[in-house]
Amino acid sequence: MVKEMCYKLNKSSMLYKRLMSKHLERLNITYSQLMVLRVANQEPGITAKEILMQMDTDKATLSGVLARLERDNYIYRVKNEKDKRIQNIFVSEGSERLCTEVSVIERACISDLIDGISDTEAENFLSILDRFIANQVAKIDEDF
Amino acid sequence: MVKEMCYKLNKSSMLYKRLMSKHLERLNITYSQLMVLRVANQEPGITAKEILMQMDTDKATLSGVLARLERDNYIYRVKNEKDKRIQNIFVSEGSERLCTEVSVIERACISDLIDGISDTEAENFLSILDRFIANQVAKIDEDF
DNA sequence: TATAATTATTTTGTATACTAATTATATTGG
DNA sequence: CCAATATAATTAGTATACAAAATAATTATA
Repeated sequence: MVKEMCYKLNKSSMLYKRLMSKHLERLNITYSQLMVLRVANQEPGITAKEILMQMDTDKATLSGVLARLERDNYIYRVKNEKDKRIQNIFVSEGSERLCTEVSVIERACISDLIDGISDTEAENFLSILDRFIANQVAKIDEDF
Repeated sequence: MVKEMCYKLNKSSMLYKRLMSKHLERLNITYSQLMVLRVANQEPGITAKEILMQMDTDKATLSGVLARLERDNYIYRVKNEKDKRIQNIFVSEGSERLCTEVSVIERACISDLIDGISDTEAENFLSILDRFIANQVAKIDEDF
């Protein structure tokens, strides 16, 4: 039962990424880049460390995503004068508009996914998923 | 609401892969490799194409996974004489045992994840997840 | 204050994912 | 029979994901 849950969670996650990626293709930005851009857009001058804490991803991965976002002019980074290890991240002109545009795409992307699932069911689903995730986090912390 | 579901599905999927990977580390095999090995173990002489149909993954990705499984002697491939485009896949001596061993690890890995979630809840969860996945598949087919 | 420990980030190396192009065979329509 | 097509699989190229090592700068400690 749990095994089945895990497999299907994986499958659903894969399908979501596939769906979003295809929709994002024409904007020339990837799903991961977008997630990071959004966080950066919310908090001008944010650091990589702070993004990491919000996003539960890997620091090496984030480093690459940021490098590509900068390469493609979605963000720029300014060396912090107080602490020279840090770079403050700012989204470029136009990235804000991109974030809005993407929200539209996202809505288009996720509409219909809830078909045949009532509000109550969705709430129950989320409640169980929250507990499941909490158990996963506990397990990872406990095992390693 | 749907957005939240998607985010959390992704998160849970990531956590599962992380958990399994850590447990699998000592066996010197990755999660993806293992999934493929299991399918191959079920059906001696299976082809890459047939694995693809069962697993809903990408042919280029699978090609790499098979190459690494062969490199590490988990499987071997025999050129099909009838159709020389095809290679028949067989698991090596010892791989069967590995599959059993992994089932034990998997059970250890997923135990506790169901804590605080009743059987009924799990069933409802799966039923909703199934519908969600069906909607995702329909959406992908319809949009592209 | 010199050194040790910590912190922020990047780099390196391996393994997915996925698209597009390529290779090698098979099959088929004319 | 053969050119066009289709099929099975690999290769090339880009982007994650993640561990481990390396850098560089800051802070703590003897």
